[in-house]
Amino acid sequence: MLRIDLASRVPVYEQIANGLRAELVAGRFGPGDRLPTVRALAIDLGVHHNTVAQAYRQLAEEGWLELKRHRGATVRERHRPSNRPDGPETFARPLRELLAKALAQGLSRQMLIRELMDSVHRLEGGVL
Amino acid sequence: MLRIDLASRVPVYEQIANGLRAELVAGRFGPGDRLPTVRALAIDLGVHHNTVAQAYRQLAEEGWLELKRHRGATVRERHRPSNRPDGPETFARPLRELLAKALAQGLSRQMLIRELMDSVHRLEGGVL
DNA sequence: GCACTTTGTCTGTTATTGATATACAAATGC
DNA sequence: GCATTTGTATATCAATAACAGACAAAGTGC
Repeated sequence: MLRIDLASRVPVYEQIANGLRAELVAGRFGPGDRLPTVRALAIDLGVHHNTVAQAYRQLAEEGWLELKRHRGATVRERHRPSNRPDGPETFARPLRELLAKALAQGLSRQMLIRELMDSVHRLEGGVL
Repeated sequence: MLRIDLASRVPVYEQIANGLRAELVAGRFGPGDRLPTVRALAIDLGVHHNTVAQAYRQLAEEGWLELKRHRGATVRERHRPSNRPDGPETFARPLRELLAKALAQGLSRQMLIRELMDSVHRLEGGVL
């Protein structure tokens, strides 16, 4: 299901949140669906349950999940886009830096173009 | 020149390294060019010079810069791609998570597609 | 209804690390 | 030669990520 990289410098709880958010955006979970309990997912990932709980809390703050004490985490009806009107800087710059890093690592332009076009097609299809 | 976001959770020294790397990949600096001294750039950015030094050291390790004690940082002749044969996972996954985050923030698919296509064109033009 | 389990939360504790302060050594410029 | 410039090395402080362990309350089976 999810892959956690303990060596990465992005914190584990955020890796979990990012991964789940990606699946939520992709529509893999519908409203009302239950996510695994914090402990179950924690065991599955090999981390502490508090780490998972922090990820769930973050997603709940973003409006993706409804957290009730013993009912687990249920996916919310609909996610209204956050109200901060972030400009293109929030996306354009990280993208360019990501590309620079990839090029610096020796990945070919061709491969990067292919990946970018893949994403474009997914976006056009409304899948992601 | 560079913009540093102190509120960001990605460390400042890495923001500096990322920004400079992006400019290096873009070819804005030619071989032999001198980068500003650590202190000058530090003052410009409002951070400690050790923070800038750390960024320079990282870029030097990657082969972009030549660091000599009192000669400042000079751009190297050519950057040979790092020898680790990282798969597509190093690019595809971060890209998808970046897109998911952008969508979650309410950025339109249209804008994202535009940005992606921009990058594709830049890549095709060999500019970036 | 009552024990027992399940589940998310709360309160520390520890280790890592990002950023700074400060001193240092060596090269440069006059 | 001497003051200045420049990158580096060491120490310190603060923030925080991850974990440990206990807790309260809702569910579950009888």
